[in-house]
Amino acid sequence: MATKQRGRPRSFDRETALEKAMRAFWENGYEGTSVSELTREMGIGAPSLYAAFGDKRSLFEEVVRVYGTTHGAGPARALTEEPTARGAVERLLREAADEFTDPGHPHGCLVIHAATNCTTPEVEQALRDQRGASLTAIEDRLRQGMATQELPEGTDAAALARFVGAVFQGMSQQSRDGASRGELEAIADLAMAAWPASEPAASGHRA
Amino acid sequence: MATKQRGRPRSFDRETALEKAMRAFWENGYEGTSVSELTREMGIGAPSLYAAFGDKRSLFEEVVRVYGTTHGAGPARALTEEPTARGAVERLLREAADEFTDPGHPHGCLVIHAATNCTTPEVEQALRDQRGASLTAIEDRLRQGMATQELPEGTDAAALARFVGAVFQGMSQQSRDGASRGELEAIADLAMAAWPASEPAASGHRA
DNA sequence: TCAAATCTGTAGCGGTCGTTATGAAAATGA
DNA sequence: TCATTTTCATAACGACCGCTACAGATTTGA
Repeated sequence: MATKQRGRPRSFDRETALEKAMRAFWENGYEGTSVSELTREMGIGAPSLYAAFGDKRSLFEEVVRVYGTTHGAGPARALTEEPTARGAVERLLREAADEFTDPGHPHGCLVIHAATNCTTPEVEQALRDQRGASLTAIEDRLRQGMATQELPEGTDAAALARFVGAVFQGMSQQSRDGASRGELEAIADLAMAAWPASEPAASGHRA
Repeated sequence: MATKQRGRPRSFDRETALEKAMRAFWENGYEGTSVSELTREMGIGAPSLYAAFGDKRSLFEEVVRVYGTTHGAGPARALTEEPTARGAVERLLREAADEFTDPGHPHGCLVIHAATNCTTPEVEQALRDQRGASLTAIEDRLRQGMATQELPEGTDAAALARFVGAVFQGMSQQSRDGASRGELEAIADLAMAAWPASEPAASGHRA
């Protein structure tokens, strides 16, 4: 195996083309990006696109998958790598401020924006599911923080996770509306002010 | 004047049709709603639509205008009617939790969602401008609160306004993703926890 | 040297988009 | 009664949508 394949070789680099497709979808969304725009950006003809990636929807799904392991991988890393739940969330939000305003690529989060107002319900639902999974990941990390007594017993992990998710999504939207990195960082800082107070002590004075 | 007009009378109620158009745009966005969907929902033929509303874009602009004075009027009311800045923002967010999940109409905020991934830049920009104006309105109300000493001198009104806006937008997104009214209220409550502490006293003890 | 296999460019498929021409229908004014 | 005015329903316009048939180009294996 791994011998040279038989026919005429592909004249473009598949990964590079996929990256170009990601930029296009990221910038203009799934339905806002036509196949002719894709072929123009990717520098290939339509038949080559269909041969290499299936159809438009398969290409988008592959783009989303790659996004999740590259530009979109920050949150998962923050949640697993940081020693405390608070540190994880703070890093998640501050890295988002950075990532969302990176001039090297479209602003905001592809998973949040690329399938809104989408006439193809399956595509819209796929990204919705992914957003739901992210919320669950945050919530799980918070529960972990409760288990280690980092967070107060009474903490509503689901609600706090939703709050973090809402701030994250709001930051993404604002980055698309032109907010700067510093402005997003200020949002992140304010959000952290809502973090549950670690009870003054474990005892029960102060009635 | 006000005499009967000359030709064949219109066979539909303009306001009712406009309301139907609003629902459609609200649900599926500007480009996600085709003219044929509009005519179906509004119960009129295409020529009637064009005679009564101009073209699709004019219809959308009129929809946005009406939305701003009806379903979208809550925030402005909260900001002007409440006696304190804190009360205004709290009401703004809690009313949003209610409004965004009202089963009587599409979820979330039309101004936030209806023109994302829009191939017509002017339409996208128009709603972007409207969001910017909302941010400014919040910021103005916060500055007013600073002028009356309700808010600490050092408060960053612009940053706090952006934070409130981000939470608002995040709540809108989450309502579209299926979050319940109670879940959104929890987000609002957590956001209010980030409110600047009113300094313990105006004096300078506790160095 | 040639058949088989695979990719590429052109050109076009049926379908939907936003929009409008056309003529019948329904009102008023004379 | 009949011309005038406005709206309505049908049907179609050109442009673009996602997608593909086709034929030529370019490779490998025999």
